[in-house]
Amino acid sequence: MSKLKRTHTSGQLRITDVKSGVTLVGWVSSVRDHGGLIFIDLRDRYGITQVVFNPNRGKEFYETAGQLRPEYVVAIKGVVSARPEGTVNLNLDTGEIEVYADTLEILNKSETPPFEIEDESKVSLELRLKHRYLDLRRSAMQKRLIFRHKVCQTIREYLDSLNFVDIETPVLTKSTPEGARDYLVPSRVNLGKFYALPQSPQLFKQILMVAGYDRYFQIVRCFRDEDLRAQRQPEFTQMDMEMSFVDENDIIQVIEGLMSTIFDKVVGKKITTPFPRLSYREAMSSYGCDAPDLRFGMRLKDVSDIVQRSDFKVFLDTIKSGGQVRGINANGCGNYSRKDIDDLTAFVGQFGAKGLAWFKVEENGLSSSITKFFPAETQEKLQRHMEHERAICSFLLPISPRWFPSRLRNSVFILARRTNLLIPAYSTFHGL
RNA sequence: GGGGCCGUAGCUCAAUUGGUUAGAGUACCAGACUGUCGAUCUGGAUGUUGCGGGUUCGAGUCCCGUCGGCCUCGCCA
Repeated sequence: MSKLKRTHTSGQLRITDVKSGVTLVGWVSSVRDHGGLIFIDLRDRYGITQVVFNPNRGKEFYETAGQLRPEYVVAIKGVVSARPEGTVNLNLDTGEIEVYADTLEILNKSETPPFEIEDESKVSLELRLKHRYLDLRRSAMQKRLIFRHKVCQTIREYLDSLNFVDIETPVLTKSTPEGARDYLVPSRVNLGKFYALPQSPQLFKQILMVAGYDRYFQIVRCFRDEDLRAQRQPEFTQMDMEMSFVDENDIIQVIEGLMSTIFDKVVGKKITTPFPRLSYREAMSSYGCDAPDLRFGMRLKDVSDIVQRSDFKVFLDTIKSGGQVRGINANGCGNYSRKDIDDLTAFVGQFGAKGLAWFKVEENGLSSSITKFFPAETQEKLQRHMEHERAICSFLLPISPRWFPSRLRNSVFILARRTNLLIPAYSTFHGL
C-alpha cells in the first residue's frame, strides 16, 4: 500500500492551483527524457497532467524517474507550477500548468504493451478484444462508456421524476418465441430441461401493469441467438417501459421529453418538441419504411404512371406485375461517373434491387443510357415530377411488390451515406 | 447456413512473373541531450510468412485442407 494518497485527478489542476502541493496517481502515458530533465504525461480517466522531474531533487529520485516506461502506474507528489512562457500546451485542459515532482513511487511496472494506448486505434479489433483492459484505457473508449453511463443516468432521473418505477424482471425464464431464436441455458436441477434468456422483457411487464405498477421502466439486457452482423450483437440493452391508463399521445410526449432531456443533458443540444410526425401511410409512400431515417431528404417518388409511357421493358414488366417504379432525387450525385453509378448499382443489387436506372440533367434535358426508351414528353414530366435541376442525378428503382418494403430503405440509406447526404442526428429536430 | 476478402517482426503494412540473405514505419533496447509534449539525434536487436499437406530445381507468392478474423446475404424488432 502506498503512503501517497491522491489529492487531485490528472484532469483537474489549473493555473489557479499554482504553488499547491498535490499528489497524483495514474498511468504513465509518455516519457520524454532530455537527459537533464524528464517529462512524463500522467494519465487517468479525467485527463493528462505533465509532470517534470529535475535531477536537482536528488540522484536516486532522478534515476527512478529514468526507469519509467509507458503504462507504469505511479504516484507522484509535487508542487503545481505555471509553465514557462512559450511552453503552454493548449491541447490539454491542464496545459497551463505542470507538476514539479519531489516524490515518486512506482506502484506497478508494466510490460511493453502489445499496442500503444492512443486515441486513434490503428489496431485490429481482434487484438483490442484480446487485451480489452488496455483498449479500455484509451480515452476514446472511456468517453464512450461514460457517455453511455450519462444517458442511463439521465433516463433514470427523468423517468423517476414522472413517477416511473425501475423494476427488474427475471432473466432465467421459459421460452416465449417471438421470431428470433432464444438463448438456452441448461438446468442443473431439472435435467434435460432448459431456461430461455429473454429476447426482451415484454412478458413480465404485463404482470406489473395488472398488479398496479402503472408506470414501469427498465434498462435491460436482451438476448437473441441469431447470426452476427455489423452493428448487431447477440446481447444488447434496451430501455423498456410500460404505462397504464394512457393514450397514444401520452406515450409520444413522454418519449419526446426523454429524448430532448438526453440531448440537452448529455449532448448539450436543445432540440424542439414536438417532433415531426408522419402517418404510417405517408412514411411508407415517401420513404418506403415505417421508421424512416430523416437525416437525409431522399424521398421516394412514385413515377410509375409517368414511366408507363415508355418502351423500357424493365419498368413496364415491374408495373405489370403489380410493382412500382420509384425515383430518388439524388441531389449531390450530379458529378457521378459511370463507374460510380455501376458501383452503386452493384451495391443495391445486394439488397435485391433489380437495377438502378439513372438520369442526369444536362443542358439539353435528361441524359442517360436509356433516354431513347422514353419519349420527350415523358422525360419532361419525369424531370418536373422529380424536381430536377441542373447537374442533379436521379435514380429510378424498379420495385417488385414483394421486395418493396423491407430492403428498399437500406439501399436508400447506403445511397445517402455514399453521397454524404447524412446529417447529424440532432439536426433532424430542427426541421432540416 | 451461402458468398467474398484477409492472415508476413510486438503493432500497422510492403515484398515485381514463383527466384538470391523477407523489408519499411512505429514500438522495444542502449547511448547522447535541461523545456519537451507524435521530443530529437546516433546505434542495436527483432520473423515457425496462422497451421498441415501438395506442385516445383525453387513457394510469403500457386493448389488442397484446416484454424482464426473482417465484410456480406440468409436469418434477426
